[in-house]
Amino acid sequence: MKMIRNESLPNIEECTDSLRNVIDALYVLNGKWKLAVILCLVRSSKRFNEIQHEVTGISSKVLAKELKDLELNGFIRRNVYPTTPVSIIYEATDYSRTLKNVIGELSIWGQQHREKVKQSMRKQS
Amino acid sequence: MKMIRNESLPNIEECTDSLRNVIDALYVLNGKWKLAVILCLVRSSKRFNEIQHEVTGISSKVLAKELKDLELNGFIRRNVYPTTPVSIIYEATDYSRTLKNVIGELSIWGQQHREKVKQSMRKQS
DNA sequence: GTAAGCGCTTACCTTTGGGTAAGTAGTAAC
DNA sequence: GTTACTACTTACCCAAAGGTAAGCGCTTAC
Repeated sequence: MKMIRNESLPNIEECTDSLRNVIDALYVLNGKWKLAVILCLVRSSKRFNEIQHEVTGISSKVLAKELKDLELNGFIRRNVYPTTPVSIIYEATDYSRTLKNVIGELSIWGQQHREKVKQSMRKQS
Repeated sequence: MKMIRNESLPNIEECTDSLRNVIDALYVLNGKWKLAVILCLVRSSKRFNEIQHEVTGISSKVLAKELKDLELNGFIRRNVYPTTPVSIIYEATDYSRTLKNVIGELSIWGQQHREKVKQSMRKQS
């Protein structure tokens, strides 16, 4: 029943291993805000309200959740400075920067994909 | 108030453009099953029930939805052959193969991330 | 002492994604 | 004519993600 075969492809075990890796990666990057927050902090360290102002549209509830999440995953650090009142400054770790290639490829592909979608919408109308 | 600055980074417009691209890309790859279905069809063209058998755990409802979605986005083609009864064969397009680099980077990073998570869990216990 | 800023938390609601189970139109085999 | 297969669709349910709005403990400014 399998009519077309592409023998140059990896075998099924390599495929499912790779799929697991990809799904793990997507799990971390997923959600409406995670990458925006990471990028915002990679650009410069910031305080809670500064982040909320720069990442337009995010609510404090969601931002607090994302920051906890990102800290747990090692993408950012929460620094508490003993000023009065304490200043809390969020900082991207070097680990955030390991996402560079992933984000690069996603950005290239995403741009190209949007072009393609635009063109096919023009054709249909 | 911005205490640490990294001047080698792109400016904010480039950043938000790139972010939009990345989010568009993630939107397409997102969900529990999309990539599994794409990879399954890239390996060889198949019929509905064959896909459902290979992608273990997917329900017919979700598979039907994903196939429609993937067809709309140009990743797969739905070929109807006028046998009696008609055979419907799903086939990955060349466009699915443009995901190669993206999936490659995601897989590399995802694997490395899982290693990291494992190690930090060992440390904590 | 009242208002305003900081860094959140809480309660409540809606939307979305996905799971289960059953059904359906068409065909073919027995 | 009953059963089974194919390619789905439909109805119903649940959990997670995210939005809205309000509040809270603390501090400083007026």
